[in-house]
Amino acid sequence: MHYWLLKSEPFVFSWDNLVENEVESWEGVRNYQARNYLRSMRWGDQFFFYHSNEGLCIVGTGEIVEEAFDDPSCTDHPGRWSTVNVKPLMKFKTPISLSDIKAMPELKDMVLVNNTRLSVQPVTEFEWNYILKLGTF
DNA sequence: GCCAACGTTGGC
DNA sequence: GCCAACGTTGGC
Repeated sequence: MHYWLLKSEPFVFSWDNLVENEVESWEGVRNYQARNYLRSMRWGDQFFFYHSNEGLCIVGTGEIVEEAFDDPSCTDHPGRWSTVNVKPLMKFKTPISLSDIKAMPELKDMVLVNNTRLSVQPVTEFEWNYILKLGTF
């Protein structure tokens, strides 16, 4: 099992939208590095849901329920971009903000801190457990 | 609203 | 294949 972090601007697609929809195709990723991470996701992998631009916090967790397939929102380059299906798992009791994360030396190597623009990123098992503990406290 | 970081495009 | 110009993301 691997862990991930998916970013979304809440005014475009929020945690509440994910809960409403139950299953969502994570479409629209147009960055090769992010796409490659999408393609390496496996059924049952889990991810943090992060609100970017507004909120700036991890608000919950979700799970990959369908491995990568062609992104239907890309019409001009068939086969170039991929998407996965995800579902919500658990809402954090305490959202973990970016400033919280930056304040913790244990989390200084997170991609979220060091590559702010990457919208799909891996999370280590240590980082996963650490943040999960804080978020569900 | 600004700007840094990063990615992409296109001329050479 | 390099690099300048441009566009986008996202934190502040």
